[in-house]
Amino acid sequence: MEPLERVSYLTALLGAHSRNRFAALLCPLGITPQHFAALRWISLNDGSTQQEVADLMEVRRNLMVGLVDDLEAAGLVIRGRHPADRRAHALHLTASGRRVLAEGDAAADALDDEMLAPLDPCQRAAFHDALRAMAAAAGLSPGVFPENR
Amino acid sequence: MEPLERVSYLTALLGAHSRNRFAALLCPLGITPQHFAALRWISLNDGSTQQEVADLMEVRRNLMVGLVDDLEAAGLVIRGRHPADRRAHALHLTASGRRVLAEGDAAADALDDEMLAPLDPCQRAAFHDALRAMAAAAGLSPGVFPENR
DNA sequence: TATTGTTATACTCTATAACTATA
DNA sequence: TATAGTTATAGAGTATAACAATA
Repeated sequence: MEPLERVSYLTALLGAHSRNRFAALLCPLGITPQHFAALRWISLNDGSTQQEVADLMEVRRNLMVGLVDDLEAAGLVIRGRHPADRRAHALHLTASGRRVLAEGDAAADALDDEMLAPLDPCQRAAFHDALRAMAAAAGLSPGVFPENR
Repeated sequence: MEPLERVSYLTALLGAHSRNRFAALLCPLGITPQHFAALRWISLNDGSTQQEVADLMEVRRNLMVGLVDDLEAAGLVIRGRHPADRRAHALHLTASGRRVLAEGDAAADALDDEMLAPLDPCQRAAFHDALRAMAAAAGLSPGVFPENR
């Protein structure tokens, strides 16, 4: 096997490319992949606390503070009162937050098209199936866009 | 498209997994993927200067200093006299360096097998072909194992 | 006593800029 | 003057530990 042609190497190379391209596509929206992940989790679970979103994203809760600071300053998220726990914030998306989340989703779809462009429809389906099988076998629970781990 | 099932997302996830697994497999050898890449380039071009290897790895030459310091301290590389330029070091692998490089290659092969385990031979070939096509279309010249970029 | 959010601090990795000795 | 190697410094990014308010 040519060392620079290995599946593991090419996967790492293409994965880094995907991460970098996604970050570049989000840049005009004023957010990073981490912000995008936070928006997604808050959208899927409105009213979550910072601790809960941090658990879902698998980051420390102190990192969540700055992340929510950014999103709140950008008007994408609001820290509301938690109905049952006065220590916690209940996080909600604003209308802008929902719009930016949708635009981020569109950017991700565009990136999929861009990356799959050299493959024909049959190859695309096979590649996608293989990815799912390999990710499942590796025990990768899709929690957050991998900045690094 | 389910957001967490996207090709771009799964590729990034699996790519990060590959990078982390490779780093873990190299750990017993006492080197990182960066050290491994340096060993490889020196092996492919014996007598190279630090600047030349830095260019191949697409890192700054000052970062190369610490990398070669590590490899030299581990007895894997020696800084020899450059035949034509007294400013430069001519880098050579030691016998240990060649052995560690071979062991790193074996680790990478093992990682390939591990990652491809859930696929049948036909799927493996198709996945490999797709990876090459996508990497080529993305303009990814395989230079170094992507720590980050 | 445990937990949420926060802040302060430290650590890792890398980028920028200088310095030296040669070319 | 330009370049190879080196060193020093600073900047991200994240981890660790402590703190106040509340449970």
